[in-house]
Amino acid sequence: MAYNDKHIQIIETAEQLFAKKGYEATTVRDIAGQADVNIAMISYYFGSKEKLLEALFNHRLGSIKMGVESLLKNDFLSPGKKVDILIDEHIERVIHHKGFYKIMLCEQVINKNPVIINLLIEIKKRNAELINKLINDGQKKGVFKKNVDVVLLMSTMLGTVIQVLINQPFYRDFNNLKKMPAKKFEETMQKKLSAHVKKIFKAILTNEG
Amino acid sequence: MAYNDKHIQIIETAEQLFAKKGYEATTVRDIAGQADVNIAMISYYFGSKEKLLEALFNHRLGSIKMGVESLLKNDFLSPGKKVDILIDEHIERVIHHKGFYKIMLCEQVINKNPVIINLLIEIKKRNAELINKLINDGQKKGVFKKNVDVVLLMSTMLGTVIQVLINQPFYRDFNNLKKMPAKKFEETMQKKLSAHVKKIFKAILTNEG
DNA sequence: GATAAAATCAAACATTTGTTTAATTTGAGT
DNA sequence: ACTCAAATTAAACAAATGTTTGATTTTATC
Repeated sequence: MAYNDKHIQIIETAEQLFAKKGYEATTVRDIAGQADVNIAMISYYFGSKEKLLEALFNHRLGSIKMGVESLLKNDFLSPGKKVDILIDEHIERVIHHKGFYKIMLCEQVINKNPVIINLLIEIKKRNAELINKLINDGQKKGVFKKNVDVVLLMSTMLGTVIQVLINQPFYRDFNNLKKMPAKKFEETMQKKLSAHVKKIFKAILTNEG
Repeated sequence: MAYNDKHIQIIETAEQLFAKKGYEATTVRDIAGQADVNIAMISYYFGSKEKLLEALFNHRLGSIKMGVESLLKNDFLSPGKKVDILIDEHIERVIHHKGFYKIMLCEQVINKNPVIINLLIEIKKRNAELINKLINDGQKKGVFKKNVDVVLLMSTMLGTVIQVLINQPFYRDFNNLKKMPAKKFEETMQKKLSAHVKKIFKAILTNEG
């Protein structure tokens, strides 16, 4: 199904509200009000509130999927360099789509809607297979260690990044960075997070610190 | 406030349902039905559905809090050993209270209820400070590196463990472990997860792999 | 500019929600 | 056995929910 401007407007308004209040606590009246459309338009366009959620997942996952694919096909980058880029691109994506990643996390926890579950499983499988290939490539070239658990490694990347996102205010508070301007703080945190995850991957994948 | 057996019965039934369906999607009728009490008992005992959620957090966080404290006071363990135990105890806790950790994750994402937010901030701060002391101790003894970002490190532990929990079925599928009995699989996974997180901590905290 | 399909709207729909009420039962303490 | 407070109940409550209706407006095609 192809979405027009109004579809997107509703979808992205819903995204904001789902991220802020949770899917169940968000009413179609909230969405209609903030998206400035009549309440009936949501059923008219999407069929139901739940189908709107599915539409959101289709909308966002479609654009996210492509990211990994193209990077790994590149033949001019070393496996180590590819891993670094993979990490940075993931962090960028999560920061750029904070709201969606929050919704995705909660949906994975609740694990109810079969359409969404299948979408997520498919993406995870594809990503895990691609990263597996990348690691195998590095192993053949002798730069990566043997016996790497891909799913554990992915869990660390995904888990660390989303956890830092959730703990962002706490991070700022605990490290006495409250005076720092928001912009500056976010840049700093992103750099630290990037370096942190890369260091972990290096430790798991290679033989040097 | 002290809870009697009936309180606990309701709280832990609510926990199961909140974890399975999410807080908002769980009705007080669900809870009353499954806990085998009249629906009015929930308001009568707790005041409201939301206060019941807060009671759940008080109930669980109270017992969890103590874990870290006592370990770090122990004077007969090296900093390195303490970190290992810290990790294993955390993994044990998350596995033993899967449901509650899922609820906690979602509540952190939604970030709405001020009572719960404050409870969680307080716990995080206390934990971060304790772990900070442990790391400082290790640094003074020369076994840990300088410039360790405690919050990042905690985010990796918390994030990795909860992510593995969420991805458990996928982990099993991707690694072709579907024939393995559930019990055996969970043991295996717990051991791998433990080794994985310990390896990461070692890489961040010390100079050897 | 007539026509038909798509979009928009206010209103109504039946359910379900959390909470309260008011009556009844239970269970010690005397 | 009596008393009184706590516990328990079925029923009712108003408010809010997602969805649908049927009429009206807009838009595009001829």
